[in-house]
Amino acid sequence: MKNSGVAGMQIGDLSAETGVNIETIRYYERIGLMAAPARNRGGRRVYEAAHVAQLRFIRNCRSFGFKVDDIRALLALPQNGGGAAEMEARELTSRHLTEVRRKITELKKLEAALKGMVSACTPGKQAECPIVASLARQATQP
Amino acid sequence: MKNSGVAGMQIGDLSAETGVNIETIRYYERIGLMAAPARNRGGRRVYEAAHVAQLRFIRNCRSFGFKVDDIRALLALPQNGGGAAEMEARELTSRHLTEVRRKITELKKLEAALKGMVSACTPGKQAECPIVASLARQATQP
DNA sequence: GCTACGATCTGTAGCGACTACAGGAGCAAG
DNA sequence: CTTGCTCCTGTAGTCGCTACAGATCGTAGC
Repeated sequence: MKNSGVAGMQIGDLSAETGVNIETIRYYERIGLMAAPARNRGGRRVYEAAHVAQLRFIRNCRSFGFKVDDIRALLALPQNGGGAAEMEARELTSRHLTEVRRKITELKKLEAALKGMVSACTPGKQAECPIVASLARQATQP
Repeated sequence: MKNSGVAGMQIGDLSAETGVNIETIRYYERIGLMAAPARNRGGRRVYEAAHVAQLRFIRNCRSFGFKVDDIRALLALPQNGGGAAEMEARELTSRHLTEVRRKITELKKLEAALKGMVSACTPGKQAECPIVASLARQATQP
């Protein structure tokens, strides 16, 4: 790692710096999520500090569960866009929050159902396995 | 629907009976999850009551979030396998339950983080959008 | 019989967000 | 000059479907 964190880094350095897989970095470039960097004479990608910041932003967004299209929208917001840009970021985030809450609710229902199945199952005690029995029922309970 | 729910139904009837998409039924057959049915002279699939039960089982498993490979394992258990089969079903289910709980924990952390972002954001009040700022940080908090 | 229409058939491609190669080229050290 | 690493492009695989295209089956009306 010759130039770590300052300028002129190659893809491996960027990967080490941000913790994002090399293949993933190239993928982000291909789908137009990340800005394409300059190339050296040999055709290798040369990244600057701005790329590090952008990729970190993307990685953080992904770790917060934002979809790639959301991130595209966030990156398209003007940096000092003022109120309008903030409103849009807030909108996007709170929509995402709603979705996360919906998933939590769903998973909690699932958890309760699975917990019930497991605790009903005391191997060797029943005639029929209660887990298989409940999975074989006509319809999932509403 | 000529033969509904009894015997000799075609794929459309099976789909209506179970609520599973026709294309999905064929997909399940292709990947070897569902038993392949007999065909009539014209090459059309002809399903019996056992297929309805099996597909309902599969659909219920999916609605409980089991993966296709898990379902394969559950279907491979002998119907009256006694204690050993029950143990395996229980094992599988409780492993799945653990995974569901892990996801809930993760999503709750996400929810808290997003909630914090949204409530910190009062458009027009700050110099910098706190959502974008928190997404631009060096690393996701541990 | 002929025609029209619906249901079904096969095979293939797309989704989202990567990941994993294969096969070739750049580049610095010994 | 060779070794050995990093990097390049392009393509295919993952999971669980879903969505076609284009052909065929089967039935009902005439």
